[in-house]
Amino acid sequence: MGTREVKIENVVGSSTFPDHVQSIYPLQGVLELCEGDKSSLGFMELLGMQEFGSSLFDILPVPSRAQESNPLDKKMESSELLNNQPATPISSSISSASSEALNEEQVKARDNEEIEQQKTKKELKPKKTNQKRPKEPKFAFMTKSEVDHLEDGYRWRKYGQKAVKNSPFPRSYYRCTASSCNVKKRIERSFTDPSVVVTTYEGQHIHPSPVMPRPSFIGAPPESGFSTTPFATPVQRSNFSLYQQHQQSYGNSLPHLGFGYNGTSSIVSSLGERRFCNALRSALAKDNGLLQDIVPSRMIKEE
DNA sequence: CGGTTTTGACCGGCGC
DNA sequence: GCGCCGGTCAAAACCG
Repeated sequence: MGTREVKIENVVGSSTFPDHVQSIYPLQGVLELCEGDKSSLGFMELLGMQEFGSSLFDILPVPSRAQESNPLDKKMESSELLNNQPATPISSSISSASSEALNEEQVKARDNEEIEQQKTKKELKPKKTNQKRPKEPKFAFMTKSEVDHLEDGYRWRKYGQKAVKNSPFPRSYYRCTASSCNVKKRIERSFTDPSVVVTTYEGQHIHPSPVMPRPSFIGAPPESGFSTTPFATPVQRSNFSLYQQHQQSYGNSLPHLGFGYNGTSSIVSSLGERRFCNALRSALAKDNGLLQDIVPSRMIKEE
């Protein structure tokens, strides 16, 4: 397949990458973020990287490349990321351990309860008020990581897990634990490479990150600009710091949202950068979504 | 004991 | 209308 691996040692700050984050992969899908802008985007790809030792996210555009001819690509274009890889024998986290310790009577009792529940559920469950709410902007990236749920500075509660069609890996659904904050994220393993985790964010945090920056950040220079935004997360902080470092070394050719690539300029073409930036701007113009939590606002403004 | 995870059921959208 | 599928709900289990 056409994914391109970026060696971790090419990333600034890579020395703090933990073992379970091994490398970075381009994102294969286009998200609803790009809705309305797809034509100009083509099948833009994002390159994501994370440094979990210090809660770092970077997002890089890469020049469009030929898509793998996948029968499900259409669906991906129309909505979002999709797992469609043939099953691989990697065990999912689906478990049934809860019933292991039950004796027969307990099982019976539980079963009876369940039957009762089933009988009454249909009657009692109130109909959902289903007014169509506007879709939140979505944003996703891929990370090569051994762990599924990656630290991003916010606290999340898992509210669901579903098997993904044609994929051996389940998709997990998380909601931000902050009250009245309805940001959600989905996490699933890539069907194309089980070592790759696809994370999709939806919505906008309305609160500061509850997780304080880790010690590795605290030394960040004050002029890095993080503290100027009350909603800055550790993610933004580290992003911004690295970004500034690289602005200095690469000049102010902004549009790329990532930085820290030494000798990987081929990955970030001007075209890719511009496309990516345009998409970001248009997405943000429509809705100040989660992107702002990930992408420093200054980067969006700049031309 | 409170917060989180697990997991089967439910619901709505969509294609046929 | 029906079935499939993705997303969500919510009770129970789990855990620190």
